[in-house]
Amino acid sequence: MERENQNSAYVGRGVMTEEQMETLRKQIAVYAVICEQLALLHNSLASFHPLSSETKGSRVGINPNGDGYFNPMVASSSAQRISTRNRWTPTSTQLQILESIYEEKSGTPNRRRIREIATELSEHGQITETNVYNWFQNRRARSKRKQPQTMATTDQAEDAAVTTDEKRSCGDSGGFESYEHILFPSPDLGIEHLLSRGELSGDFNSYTIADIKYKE
Amino acid sequence: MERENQNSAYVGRGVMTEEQMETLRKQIAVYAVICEQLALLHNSLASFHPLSSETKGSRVGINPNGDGYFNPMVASSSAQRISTRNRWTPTSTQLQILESIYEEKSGTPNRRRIREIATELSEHGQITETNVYNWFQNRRARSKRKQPQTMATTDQAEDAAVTTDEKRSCGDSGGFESYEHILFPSPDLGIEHLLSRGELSGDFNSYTIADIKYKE
DNA sequence: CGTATATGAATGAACG
DNA sequence: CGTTCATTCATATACG
Repeated sequence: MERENQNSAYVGRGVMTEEQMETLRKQIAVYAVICEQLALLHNSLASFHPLSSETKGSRVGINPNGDGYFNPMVASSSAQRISTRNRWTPTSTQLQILESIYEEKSGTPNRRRIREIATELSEHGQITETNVYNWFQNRRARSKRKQPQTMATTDQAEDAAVTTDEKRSCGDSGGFESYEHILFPSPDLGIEHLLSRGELSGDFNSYTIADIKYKE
Repeated sequence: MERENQNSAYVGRGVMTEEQMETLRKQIAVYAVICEQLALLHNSLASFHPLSSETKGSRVGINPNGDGYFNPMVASSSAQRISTRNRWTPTSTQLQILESIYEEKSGTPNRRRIREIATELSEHGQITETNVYNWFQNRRARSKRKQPQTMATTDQAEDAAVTTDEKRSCGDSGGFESYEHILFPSPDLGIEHLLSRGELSGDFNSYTIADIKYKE
């Protein structure tokens, strides 16, 4: 029952390769870190606020009229990893046509138009309507992201709006700045460097969770 | 230090018994729960709504003046985007439930139903009724877009657009019954993208915990 | 070879 | 409800 050298699909009932186990340990360690951070955060918050009941989701109302809710989500990041092994890539001919269509009509092609385009392009290679749709979506979105950056010379009018996303964190609910440096886990970020060290840096060097030692 | 004989990290060079693996998975699950609970706690305590300077929320469009934040891969600096990931992401448990509800009743859930669902799902992670509402809206809209997809001829019709349904179905890998009500992100922990992000020592490059290789 | 960038795709949320 | 936007993930490819 030597372990398989490959981590291909499922080696066998109840065994893990060394690497897999390592991954598991790291994941546990990550959770440990997150928990710790959250605990710290909670403590610091709790010491300032009388614990009031939540009532966050009760009022909201599905009705799409003004409900400015924000939904901080810290939980799992659902992974999506469909095998994109057949990722469509436009042929050069297709790309030319797409570009020219994009040029001539900056508007978004509607559904029929998409269909037409797809039909047309299908003569130059595999393509689906979805591909066309995505292409236009991306094309538009990305040209929009790039434009204001380069030509923003004259109308700098409103770039105060930058970091819409950072400002959010400055919400300052009563003012304690210690909030800032608590690396609160949107688990995407901030944990990464912990892992990338191959060790759980510094403070978190040895976790004993239950009966397994997570050190390295 | 005290490596119990059976749980020690390196019993037989890289293999674990099924029992050991089970233990690990349970531990991870427990941590996941704790994290989520703490996150909820945090959210309720720190429920701040910083939309003081915005009228309508996030639709305003970030103005990418300096940098709008772009490539997640290179985000290595200390600038942590702690704050809320504004966008809700269903946990896999939630997703399963949603899907099953969607299956059984293709009609539009009325408001009462939405509320029930939201309540139910809130036990598996943060969620609002609006999230549920949106989810159903999107689910229906997109499944409808998928259907009239008369692909480019009868060739290779199965393509990207088709997989929308199966790909997320991530069947539970069996395992802990007593934990199945926990939000634990299924076989794959959802942080595997952390592990495969290149910064790691190459051993952890592309596989997930469930030992399923997703790429080919 | 390893990293950086470009880009197809997925999806929550918002708009009309 | 249908459509669109914004953001993010994953991968292919370019680059050094």
